[in-house]
Amino acid sequence: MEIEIDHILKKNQLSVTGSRKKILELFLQSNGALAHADIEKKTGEKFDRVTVYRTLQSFLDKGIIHTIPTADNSIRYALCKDDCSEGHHHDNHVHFVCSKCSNTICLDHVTVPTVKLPAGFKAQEVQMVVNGVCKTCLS
Amino acid sequence: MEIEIDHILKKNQLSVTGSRKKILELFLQSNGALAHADIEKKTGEKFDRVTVYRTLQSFLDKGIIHTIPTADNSIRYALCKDDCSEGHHHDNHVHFVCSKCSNTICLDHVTVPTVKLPAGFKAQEVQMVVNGVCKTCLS
DNA sequence: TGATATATGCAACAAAGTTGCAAATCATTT
DNA sequence: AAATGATTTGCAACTTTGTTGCATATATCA
Repeated sequence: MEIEIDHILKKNQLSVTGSRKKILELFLQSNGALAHADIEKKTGEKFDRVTVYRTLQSFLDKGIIHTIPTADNSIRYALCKDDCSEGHHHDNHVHFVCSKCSNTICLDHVTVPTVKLPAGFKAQEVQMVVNGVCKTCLS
Repeated sequence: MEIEIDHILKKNQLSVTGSRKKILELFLQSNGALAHADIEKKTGEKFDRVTVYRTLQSFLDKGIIHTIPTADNSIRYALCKDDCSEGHHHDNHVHFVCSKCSNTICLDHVTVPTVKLPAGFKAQEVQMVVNGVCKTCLS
């Protein structure tokens, strides 16, 4: 784990620091998406708010994480898969938000279907978010 | 127009006031979605910030408008179609965000395709947002 | 027109995000 | 292992965004 974290950071030309290691660890541990507030809570206020913002921003820039659109004004971040490279993401999978536990889960094996747009529109990226009850909350 | 606005408000048991009329007019005029900031700008700071928030909230409650998920931490609102009733929305159409003019457009005639979820997941609502270049910016 | 209910604006506050800068930490070379 | 230079961090101050309580103003309806 420790080794994997260091490897990911170095691979992306980021220096290995305490906050980056800790925040990346959180993403690797959680199978879902994290909002800024989640990270602050889970790190136990160990790091400055500003540092968390900047760390997330640099992870975004490097393509380590991606954002998930939500209707409730809270950006959520999730780990990108290995085939994500800087500036060019392949996270065309469906995201699931549970209305019970409010966890956001990447459904890596459910790809976003293509839609036919009206004439004159050119698609670049498609995001799909499903709201409902997740596996753990349904049982 | 004036008559239509009054009608919509009365139909939804909302008293007809200056701010509600003006804000509803903005939605009817724009064919896209509006963020809170857009509304403040377009009304020319005529109304208090708080009033705009509350007006949007009551429009949401009554099902006159709906929210559109975004990845950039800004709630966007768009008019619901006539078949929207209180608490029960039928806005299962695709939303388009132009990366040039950054307008958000409701593609009313493009319905969100159904996806097959993994076992154990139960879908309630599906949102689809397409990013790209819109009709006006492409030409 | 007057009574009542509702909506508005103000003030004060809470939360979320940004920027500049000095001190601390990391990577690298010797 | 220590020194150097580049990067990162934490602090402070600030801006933006959203919320709440309450007195005043406005709309609705008899």
